[in-house]
Amino acid sequence: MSRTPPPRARGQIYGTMPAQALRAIVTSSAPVELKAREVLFHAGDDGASCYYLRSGAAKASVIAKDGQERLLAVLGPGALIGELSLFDDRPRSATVSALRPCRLMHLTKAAFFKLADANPAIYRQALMLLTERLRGSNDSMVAQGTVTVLGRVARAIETLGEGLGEEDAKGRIILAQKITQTDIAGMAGVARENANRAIHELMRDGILSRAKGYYAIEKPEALAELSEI
Amino acid sequence: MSRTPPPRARGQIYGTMPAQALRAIVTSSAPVELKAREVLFHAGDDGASCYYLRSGAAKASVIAKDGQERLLAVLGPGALIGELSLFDDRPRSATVSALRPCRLMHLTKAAFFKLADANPAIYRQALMLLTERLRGSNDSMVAQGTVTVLGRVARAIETLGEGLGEEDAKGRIILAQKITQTDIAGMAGVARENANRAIHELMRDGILSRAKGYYAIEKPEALAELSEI
DNA sequence: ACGTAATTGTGATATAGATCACAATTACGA
DNA sequence: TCGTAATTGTGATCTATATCACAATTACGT
Repeated sequence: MSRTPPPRARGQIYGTMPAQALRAIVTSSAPVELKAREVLFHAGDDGASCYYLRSGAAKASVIAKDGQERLLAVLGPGALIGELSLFDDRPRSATVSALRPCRLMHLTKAAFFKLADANPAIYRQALMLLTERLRGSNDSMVAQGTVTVLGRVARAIETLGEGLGEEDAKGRIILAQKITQTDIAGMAGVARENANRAIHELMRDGILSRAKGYYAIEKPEALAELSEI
Repeated sequence: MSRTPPPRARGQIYGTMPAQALRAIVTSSAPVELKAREVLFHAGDDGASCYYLRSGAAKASVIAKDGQERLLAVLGPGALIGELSLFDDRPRSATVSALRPCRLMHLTKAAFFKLADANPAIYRQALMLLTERLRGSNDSMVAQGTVTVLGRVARAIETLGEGLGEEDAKGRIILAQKITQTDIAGMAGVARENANRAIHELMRDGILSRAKGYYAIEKPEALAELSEI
């Protein structure tokens, strides 16, 4: 009984997790549905549990004092959400809301640790997940201080591709959600107007394209080049 | 047989680790010494092992393409170093070098996982450690795009206090290493000249002081206030 | 299919912070 | 303790990017 896996979920727990452990996780968790724009949780909420995103798309963001929204990530199928509070009991550090209708599984802290104690592979997997995030986070921090607006926008789009891109026949990566320039600006940490100009530059150079509101990365390597630190 | 613990090691693995697990870790690891300015490892090196800093001080930094050095952290006694490569087998993402002579313990990947499989508390502790770093990292990222130079310098100094500060009788936090303005600028991601001006402002306001080359945080809460996001 | 709201596009200006160019200290090795 | 190197301090530019102020387009609910 083979089910189709979620499309291209990179950087996420799904995939390398041993099938048996994954099955155990799924059976210990409860389904949750979210309509578009609905909020899963707010920054500051407490909740010692996490979610596994089965389908749809969501974003994790924080609102700074001055009202500016910074996107920390755009999450596609296969993403694990809210796992930090699972490990340290602190409140949610970001707000997560659905970009599209989402189907999730909800896993409590108790259930997670019960499973993990029985199957240390889960611990190792979780460590790898956090490690990967931390590496990305460090890169972003260096990029922020080093790289120009164009580079940061390139990096943001690259990250979007990792979260919810679908690779087609010849190397293009299509962003399978309608992403707004405001969101891209929020990820890159730049003003929306400047994100707009950077996006135009990328399109002019044939690196990026947009059809019917969906962006596509035409030359992933060229994009990666631009965002190098 | 009570030994004096390292002074004030916050955000680090030491402290909450069960004594018995800690003892096991120490006996499985090999001592390493480092002279001031000596490099423990370079970004890009591979090495599936980590270090526990027993005494001294070190910094983790990456050099961007344009030659700018960004400091990711200044590490004091009790810090765990290089643990990311332990969990994902990828090369070192930063260069770590000694600010002062250091005494470290070296723990191989094999030894770590052997211990952790036998004692899941170690896994939990490691997850908490990474979680804490990730939270800090996310905060910094938001701060970077939101907060002014003064705030970012304040945040850098606050972080330094966490890594190698010693709290005295009435609330002051003394930075127990000679830290250069260039380092502070590297942490805050600002030009050294501007870090200088920000530091002056902090000193003028009585929030920070400097005696004999050592900075002291006079009003930790005022500093925290400034760096709020 | 129409009308309002949301998003996108683009010039003109303002400004925070980088960069430059040194002088003044301070640290420290011989 | 002397002398060179490293750090610190400070003004004067310069510039990348934010901000402002809209028009043009596109999306989408009813």
